Amino acid sequence: MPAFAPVDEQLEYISKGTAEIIRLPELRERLERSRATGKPMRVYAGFDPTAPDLHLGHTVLLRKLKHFQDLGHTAIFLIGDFTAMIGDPTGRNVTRPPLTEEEITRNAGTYLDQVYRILNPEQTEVRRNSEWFSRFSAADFIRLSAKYTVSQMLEREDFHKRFQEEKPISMHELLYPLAQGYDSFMLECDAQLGGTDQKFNLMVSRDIQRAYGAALPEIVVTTPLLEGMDGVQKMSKSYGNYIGIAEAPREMFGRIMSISDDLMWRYWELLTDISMKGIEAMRREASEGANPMLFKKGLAQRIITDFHDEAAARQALDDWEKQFQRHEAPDDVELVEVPYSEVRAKGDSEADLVRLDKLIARAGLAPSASEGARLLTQNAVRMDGEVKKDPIVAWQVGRDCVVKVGRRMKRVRVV
RNA sequence: GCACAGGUGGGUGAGCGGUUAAAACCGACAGACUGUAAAUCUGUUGCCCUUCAGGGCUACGGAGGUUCGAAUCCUCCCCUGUGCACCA
Repeated sequence: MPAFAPVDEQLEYISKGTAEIIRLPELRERLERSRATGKPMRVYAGFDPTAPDLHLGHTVLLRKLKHFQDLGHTAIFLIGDFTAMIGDPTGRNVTRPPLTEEEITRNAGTYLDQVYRILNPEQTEVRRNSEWFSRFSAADFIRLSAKYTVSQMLEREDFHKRFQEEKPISMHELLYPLAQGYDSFMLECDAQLGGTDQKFNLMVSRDIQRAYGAALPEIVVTTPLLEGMDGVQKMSKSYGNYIGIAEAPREMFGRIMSISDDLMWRYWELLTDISMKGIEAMRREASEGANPMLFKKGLAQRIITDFHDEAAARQALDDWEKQFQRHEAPDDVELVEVPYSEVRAKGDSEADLVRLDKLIARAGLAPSASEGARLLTQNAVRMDGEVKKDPIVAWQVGRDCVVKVGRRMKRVRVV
């Protein structure tokens, strides 16, 4: 284990891309202590085993965890398998069906596969909170609840708001932060990471640790919530504005290119290791006339390199330029076969006639045939580059051609 | 348990017996313009059948009912909130 870097250096590295560090002086102390004793800090972040598809938004936090690892500290990846059974902490949804043991194990597995694209497995301690909670008795839970008061709970903005608006707040939601705090206590961690939306819960953790007699409460590090592709709401699967880390390079490239210029700087900050200075420099260049698209291409390549490799990033760039800047069809458009019987147009012509609206629905280029018909009237459909308006088109069975609907395209063969 | 207020399309939210596939706004999608950016303008925005035309079927928490006709009225049920009661 190499010696720890000077504390100031560590602090700078940790600070980039965080929203808030509660208590910075305490963090400094701990870093100093770990440097003196040679003992790494224990840094923890908790995860719900219910979201197996990670997206870039999740990686902001994971990257921060990785930064601690880079500095030689221990990252604790806590799977909230027990708390997942309690249910949804946001209260938006009705209680989800409890996950079975196998489901949790499977989810955790796919989770880790993805997480290890960022974290160093060697320096990661994977834990589950069922370790302690499965042995927690009802009495223990009541004792835990006794550590906190209702008015303390209502300080949380979300609860406060819902309380005022006469919206439901379930009891189990109040237990959630407590359980999370107990996790911190059991893990004996020095710091906990979470998104800014978790700040309240993280602060509760400090209180719980104290209440259970921990010598020092953990340091809280919050990371900003990354905006999704819309640039407004946080990236989330339910808003459909996410870029998944398991997506194919080309897909990823396209999505990154479609974010707004403003948002791009945010992505540079939270998703790359380029220093703020470097980002400012690019920004200045752009404001002085450089085409921001060039920087966006650079961003896309960097991110793709992180999750795939450099060659893939290079290829994605080439493909993108070919397809969108030179308007050429890429050579490996996805091929879909569509049975003739499902798209045949009724007619007495001797040629094979196909209903285009149905065809694009069947090929997955539109959600329904009705929608397909609408797209047709909007000049959104092209066959081999040629705009089609008429839903009936001659199409010999066995032949394939590139069908483009808006931005999406597929090679379709009628069989 | 009782009373009151609510439950409408992806979201917010109108409608309160027919002209309502359901206003408006947002979002989403498409077209123009571009750098697959933003902004702007235009159009579309339940499903299915039908080569424009036209037709059919679902939809306003759930189930029944009243009506020629219900998202709109009645009954019961479910869910949410508030107040009261009960319990402590």
